Amino acid sequence: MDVSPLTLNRLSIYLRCLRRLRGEGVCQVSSQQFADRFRLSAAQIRKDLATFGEFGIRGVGYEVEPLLRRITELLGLDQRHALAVVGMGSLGSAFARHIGETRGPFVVAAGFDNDPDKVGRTVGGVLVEPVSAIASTVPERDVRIGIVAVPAAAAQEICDQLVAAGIRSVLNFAPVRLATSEGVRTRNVDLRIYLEELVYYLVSPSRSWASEEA
Amino acid sequence: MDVSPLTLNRLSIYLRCLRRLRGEGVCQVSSQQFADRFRLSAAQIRKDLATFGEFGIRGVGYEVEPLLRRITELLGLDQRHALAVVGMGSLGSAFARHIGETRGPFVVAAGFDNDPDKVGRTVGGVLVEPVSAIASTVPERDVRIGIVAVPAAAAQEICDQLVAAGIRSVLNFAPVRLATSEGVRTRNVDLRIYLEELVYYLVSPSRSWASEEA
DNA sequence: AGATGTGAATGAGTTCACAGCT
DNA sequence: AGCTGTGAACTCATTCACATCT
Repeated sequence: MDVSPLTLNRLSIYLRCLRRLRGEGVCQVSSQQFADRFRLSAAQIRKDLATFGEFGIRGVGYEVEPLLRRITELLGLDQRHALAVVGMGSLGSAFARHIGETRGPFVVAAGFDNDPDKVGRTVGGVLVEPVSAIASTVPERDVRIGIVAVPAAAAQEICDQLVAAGIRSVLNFAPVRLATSEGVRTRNVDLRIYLEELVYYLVSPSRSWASEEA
Repeated sequence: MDVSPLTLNRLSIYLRCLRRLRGEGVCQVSSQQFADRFRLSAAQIRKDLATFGEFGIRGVGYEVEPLLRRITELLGLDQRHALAVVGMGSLGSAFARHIGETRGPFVVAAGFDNDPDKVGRTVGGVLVEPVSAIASTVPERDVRIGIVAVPAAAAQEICDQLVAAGIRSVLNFAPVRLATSEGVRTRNVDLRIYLEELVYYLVSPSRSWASEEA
């Protein structure tokens, strides 16, 4: 089904909130209680959930545990997902370590870099291989998500290699818009853009900004 | 002036594209040429720029160098901005190193952590201080942007301390929605959400998705 | 002629408000 | 009675198309 990234991102948030409620022993929750608790919109929660079917019980609300399970399935988070990180500079290795530290469905299955000093080292539990190994290692370990953490100039070339090796989703930290063939999904994360956004609100003669969501 | 984050983020992108054009020796560019070159929308470029005044020359286009300068000023990137990073785990230190490596208006002026093993070490050129030093160090070094890279459970508490110390913009890596007083801007960057988004498109019986922007 | 700047039209996303179920 | 699910209303953002200027 065709769902907007915005809705999907909210589902991820709901998932976390539900885990927290479960941790507190809450079994049922109405959209209003849920919204109040986590400063969200009740109408939006209902609409988001209704996109995927009828999860709630009218007159009662939603049952925490079943809802949690259904969203988890829906997002595909009940399966393990192998990641390949390309570029083991500060950002790439931090990402690998970060995922390594976190329990969840994501596993860093491969790491690549062209720097001979980095190849052969282990970062976040993963052996760093040369970039030329992408073509063989990615299909071998059934990796379908690639993390691009190389300099801007190299990003497109790396992306092409990843896609050629079977990658279908790319999380891109490089400050360029990647061109991909149909069917390949990319998500850009550009830290400098976020900083620059914040600066504008800092320097511009401000009036009344409430805190805003990502 | 009141400008949406979407517009601001695009301005950041235009800035990079303009730098690239300048590097190639291009002096003038029409919105159409610009859009074709970087796969953007010509109408949107014109509208975005027109938000802030008349930058172009009718019948000709935009002059690269002056436009570059004006956007830089507009976003406040002609001034130095001091950052304080809280949480020197994998993400926080990577961020500090990443900014340290990058030339630009951002400088990591302070780093904080509560782990005694980390306090006293230097990461990305910055001495790590205990969290209790926020109240004195942040105003002392005139820091107005804070980076929250601590675990979710500690994020709100850290954010409050930063705001109390004078921080007015927060880049938050913790997977929680921070509550802030009026006038404080927050921007959430949640890597797991992006991964989860990508997974949905991977597992769901897809049809026709073009590559999409962040 | 040729490109900008901009109101008007379209599209996307959110909120409202209520019918309908438990 | 109370809460979900949802069409309708509304707000925000993008695209179109053209009057305006060089």
